[in-house]
Amino acid sequence: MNNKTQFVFMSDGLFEHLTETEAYIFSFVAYFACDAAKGKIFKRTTASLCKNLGYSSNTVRYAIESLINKSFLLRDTPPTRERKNLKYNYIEEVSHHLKIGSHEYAIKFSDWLSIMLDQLRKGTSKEFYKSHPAEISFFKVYVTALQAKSKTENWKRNQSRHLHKALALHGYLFNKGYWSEKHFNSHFSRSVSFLSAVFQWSPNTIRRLINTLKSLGLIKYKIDSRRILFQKVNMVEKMRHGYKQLISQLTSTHIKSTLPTLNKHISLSALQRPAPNAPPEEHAAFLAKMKAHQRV
DNA sequence: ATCGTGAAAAGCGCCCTAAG
DNA sequence: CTTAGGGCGCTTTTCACGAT
Repeated sequence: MNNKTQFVFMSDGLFEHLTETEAYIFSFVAYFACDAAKGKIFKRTTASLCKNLGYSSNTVRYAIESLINKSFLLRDTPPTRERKNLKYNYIEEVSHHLKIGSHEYAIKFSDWLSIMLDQLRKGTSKEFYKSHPAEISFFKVYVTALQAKSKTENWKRNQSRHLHKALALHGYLFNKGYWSEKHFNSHFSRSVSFLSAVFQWSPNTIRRLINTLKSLGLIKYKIDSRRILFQKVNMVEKMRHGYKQLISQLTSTHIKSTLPTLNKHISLSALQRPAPNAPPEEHAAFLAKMKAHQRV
């Protein structure tokens, strides 16, 4: 058994308020802080958050500050203790004492997470969900995949940034795919702009993420006019391979092979020297383009 | 060990053009 | 008209190093 966190619960509504880093930190903290049995408080160190979520310490510290500023979290002053044991006090001082803040959505998220976790422990009762329709639906985001297994693994810088997003999007897609297959016996489709609105990421980012997920073998999709028809969303098994580059083009491969030649013709013809009386910026841009062209 | 700082690297998003 | 996708500047994260 792995004692590290396998996944965190997120909701799509989270992204209306939080960046993806904040969403990871908040959902992890909320998992503990929503629970009455745990005193509705989160007590762990920065290092613990780093280890479980695959972030650097600076990132974690900054995200916590930001979450407090957004009233999603509240710093609870630890009770003053007698200094009998120096080591114990030291750990207590360094660990964060965080509670759910006063933000409306943070409270709602925490309350429903608590209800859902209770139901999970008791075993699912359909009657309960029928009488208490959940205002927030959660999806699992697998975070274990982002923990470095050994120090020999040399990840690109900022790779985790992209992969954290990819895993969050994957959790969403997996959840939607599961439900539409189970209850509607069909695949589901979403447009890039829809996903862009849900996660508050730019359309280009969504496209890059979808390509990353595809190259990792986590999803299979088809372009259906303006929507992406997700034919298969797989469980996360291997994320360690990473990716080679970001691609924002969603068209199928055989169309892609014909496009580059076409594009080159267009860019060549578009590469016209500006008129003699054109502003200097235009000339500079032209030269930059020429240079870029020669490099290829 | 943790925290702060600065620089480099990489991703992200704005803006623009092409294409439908 | 809307949408897809490329280029480039800006922002964010990570890494390295030093102090406490």
